[in-house]
Amino acid sequence: MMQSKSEIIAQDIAAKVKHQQFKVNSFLPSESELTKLYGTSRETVRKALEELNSLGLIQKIRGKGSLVLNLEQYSFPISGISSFAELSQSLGMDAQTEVLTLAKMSSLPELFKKKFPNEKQQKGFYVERLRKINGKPEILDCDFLFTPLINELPLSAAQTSIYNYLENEMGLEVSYATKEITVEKIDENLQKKLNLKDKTAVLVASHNYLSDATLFQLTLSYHDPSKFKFVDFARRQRIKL
Amino acid sequence: MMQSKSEIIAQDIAAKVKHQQFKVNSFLPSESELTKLYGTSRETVRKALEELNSLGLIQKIRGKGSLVLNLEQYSFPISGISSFAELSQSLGMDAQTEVLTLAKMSSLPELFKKKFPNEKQQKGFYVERLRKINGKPEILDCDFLFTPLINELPLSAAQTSIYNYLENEMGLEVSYATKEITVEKIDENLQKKLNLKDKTAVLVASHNYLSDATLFQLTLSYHDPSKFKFVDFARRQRIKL
DNA sequence: AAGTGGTCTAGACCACTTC
DNA sequence: AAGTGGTCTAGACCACTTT
Repeated sequence: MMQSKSEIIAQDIAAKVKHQQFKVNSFLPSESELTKLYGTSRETVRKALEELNSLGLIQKIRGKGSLVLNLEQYSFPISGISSFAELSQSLGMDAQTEVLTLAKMSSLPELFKKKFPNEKQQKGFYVERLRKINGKPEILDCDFLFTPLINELPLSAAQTSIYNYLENEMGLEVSYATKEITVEKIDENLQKKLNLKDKTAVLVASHNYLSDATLFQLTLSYHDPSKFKFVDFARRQRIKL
Repeated sequence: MMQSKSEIIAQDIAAKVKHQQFKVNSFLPSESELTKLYGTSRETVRKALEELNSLGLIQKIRGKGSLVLNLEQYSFPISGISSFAELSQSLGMDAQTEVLTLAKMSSLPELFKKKFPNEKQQKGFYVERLRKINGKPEILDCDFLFTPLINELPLSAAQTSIYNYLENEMGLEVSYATKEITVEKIDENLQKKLNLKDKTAVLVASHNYLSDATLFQLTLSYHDPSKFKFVDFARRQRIKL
């Protein structure tokens, strides 16, 4: 995985913030100092800072400098586009995955047709996985991965990390996703699987795309409402859409 | 409000996509063509495209061009950082706001202390507003705005748009927010106000900041779960935090 | 080979903050 | 006046896609 200079700089600054070499509520070295430090042009340093700015790690203040913000830790279950494996690792959680289903299908299952009425009939892999935190079921992930783009899906990939398999084994480049969070009524079957008191769950429905804008995966993620927490960092929009 | 060249270009391209002068699923003119079209340097055009890319309006594909994506319309109630007034206008909704409370407080109300235990005692304005869509109550917004930064808050501002008042009347620059979405148990009082069947609501809790990183507002937004929908566009992260 | 986007550079000028 | 970030430029070289 080739990284650009600006990504290396951004990564390095993020690491130094994490290890408190650069402290929260203080200013980073100025752009001209960073330019000397990393031996690059100012625009390259600025690109790195812009990346960190958009992530909410710093706030750039004109005439003063780049202030390090107290970025709240990623909260489970989702923020941005990350796999369960990545999140549970970065949060240092006691997490297990139980694969309930892994099957090749000749068309989109009913569950997906209902939630994604615009998607056409397609072949693919259906994966159903129960995520447990501290031994207690918390999330049911239902994935549909399209064939022939994804032609094989070993059980080991479903047990550990599908994203890792796609990116590192198959060389696919996961790029972006659209997500929709709603509160839904669920049936008894799902209620039992998640061990819920009520027939209500938080649903996170996603379309997932590769860097060439190919839709490769649909996801329905059912969460225990009492455990669900979504944390977001948002900047005020200047462009009207 | 001064806009940079790159913002003007981004805004212009977004408008042309909206009016189907640039069509979804087709490519924008190449960067060199846009450079000629807008009479700027390539880096300036690229900055505009990068902005649109991060918003999910286009997908840049190396060697091919910038593909216009089918961006789902902003769904109510929140995406990014926008005011209720802005959202209801851009979505063309039949929305009303009823101001239930507007009071100057000498300290943070209990409700906020409970949800934001890290915030210190502070003076400010407490605003409670009921949002109705098609005449039906859907959201209860509870805001706390800090004094002395915000020293006056006319009722008319609370009835229309507090953000508009802060930005255009007071000259403050709203910059970013951290948001947390959870599902909460609510009391009978709140249940009545929102006319809910169950004692459950979706809570969106926000810290809102100015461009100089000053915290100016805390918000607790209670939503009818059956109406709640949060739509998010997310790009895969390259920087590990 | 030609066209596309991706990265990087060195320099310029501006606006804001601080002294 | 000096230091900070904000914007823009003209040019270079690279990697990928298409013909």
